[in-house]
Amino acid sequence: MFAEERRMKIIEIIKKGESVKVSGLTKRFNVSESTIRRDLVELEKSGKILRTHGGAVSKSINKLEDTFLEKQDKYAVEKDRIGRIAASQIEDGDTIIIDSGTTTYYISKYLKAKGITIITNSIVLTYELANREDIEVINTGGTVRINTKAQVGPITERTIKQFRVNKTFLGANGLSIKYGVTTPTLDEAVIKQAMIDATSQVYLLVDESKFSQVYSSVICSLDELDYIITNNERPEEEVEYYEKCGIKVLT
Amino acid sequence: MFAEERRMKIIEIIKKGESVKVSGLTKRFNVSESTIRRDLVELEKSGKILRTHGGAVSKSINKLEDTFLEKQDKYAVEKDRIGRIAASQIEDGDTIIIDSGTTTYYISKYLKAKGITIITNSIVLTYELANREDIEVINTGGTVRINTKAQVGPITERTIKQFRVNKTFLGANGLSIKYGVTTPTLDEAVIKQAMIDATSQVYLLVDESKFSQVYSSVICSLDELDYIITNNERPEEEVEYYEKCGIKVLT
DNA sequence: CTGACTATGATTGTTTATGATTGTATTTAA
DNA sequence: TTAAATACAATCATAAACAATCATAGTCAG
Repeated sequence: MFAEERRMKIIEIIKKGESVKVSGLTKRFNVSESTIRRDLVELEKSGKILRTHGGAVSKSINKLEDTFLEKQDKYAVEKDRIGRIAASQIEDGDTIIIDSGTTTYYISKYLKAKGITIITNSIVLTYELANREDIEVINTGGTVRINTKAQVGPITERTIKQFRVNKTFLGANGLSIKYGVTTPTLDEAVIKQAMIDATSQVYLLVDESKFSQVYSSVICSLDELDYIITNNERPEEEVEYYEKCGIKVLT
Repeated sequence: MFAEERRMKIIEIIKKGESVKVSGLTKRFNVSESTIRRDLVELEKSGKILRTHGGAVSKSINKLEDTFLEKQDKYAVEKDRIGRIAASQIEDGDTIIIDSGTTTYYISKYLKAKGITIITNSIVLTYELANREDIEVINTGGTVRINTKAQVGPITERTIKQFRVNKTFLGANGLSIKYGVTTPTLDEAVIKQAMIDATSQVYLLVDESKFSQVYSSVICSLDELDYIITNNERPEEEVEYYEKCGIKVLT
């Protein structure tokens, strides 16, 4: 591929409103960082892009970020932080499952690890990650639920059962000492169970509002959890109990 | 071979969206590098190509694999109209497959039929339809391709094979009398074939720019098509031929 | 035939694209 | 706030591609 071609393609990517990383581009085009930097310098000189530390973005319109989620969610800040912590647990080369839901969604903002494969049943997350050249995204498929944009049903379940992964990042509506992890709908509970079965380590992402809550469908008992990631306003007595059960609680 | 002839052929190659290398052309035409360079200098002078270090590319952006949004821009009006016609073919209670791609995407704007089920491998379409309470959306799942936001691979294929539907609305990059329906990537061709196998009626959605185009991977031959939906600027001679083959052409 | 003209090939010094390296700046995590 | 990690600019070396030039071999008009 010629330099001109490469630069055209870089522009294409950026014109879509996506940002690009130097590291991602080196992999994608299989050239050195120097070369990519020179490309970006050139493209910036001719006014086509705006360089940033680590890559480049479109000069015009800022992205369609700030989705509906972040504005109306009461615990957006907490979830953001939880997402960041969760992302920091992901290592290069991991194959992971990320559950649907608003909390888990925030992981995508902080994904840094290289060469990872993500399996998810979230349409929103898939849509978001579909632009990341450095991540392989596998969508489970399934029937789309209107409220949560999660995919559920037999297709989803069967796809998940095909995989064995390192880590699963799970969302839930309720976490209680007595009843474990729960959610309001059976469909989603079944899928979450399949996700747990497919993994070696289970991370549960819950903000403070989920503690001591119980919903009708049980996802799993506490002993299936390896980690709980939550925010600082966590209820200490409960947390102590969970840690006594052998669950590591990260904040 | 005369110089003029050689230059014509060089233009042809480049216009197809391919890049050419000086070294490649010397071999192909069995002439010296000097000669090829002189050709390229001439062609660039008359504005037909863009020289690069090592060869030349088309002046306009590489057409082989445009990105999603870019495709959306070109022929947007035509595609919108095509999408509306396609939507009008959908009846209450239908279960249909909608392929990924920019043209098929427009169907979503005009979906009126009640009680329909839509199976699709398009992340964008799924995302779009996820809010529609009156439509059941089943996403096929699969590995997400960055450029087209289509899902492909074995998961996608297997899911599609599970269904029998009334109608399939297919997109493609090339439609030609000689070679049938084609697209640039094998992965997507395989999925499209599965979609054809799962349906009783195949609708091909193509704007005028797709006529007489051929790409590397064959999706199907003409006799598998039941309908072609296109815009008004359709090439009449070709259309006549298709109708003679028993394909209904809607505009 | 001769001489001008053209397309081509061969030669050579120059330019370009690229990768590697190194010290500096910036960002991130503790 | 500080230390570590990451990204950066600047620079150099090299191989490939290039422009410029000259030489050769056809071609055609006179």
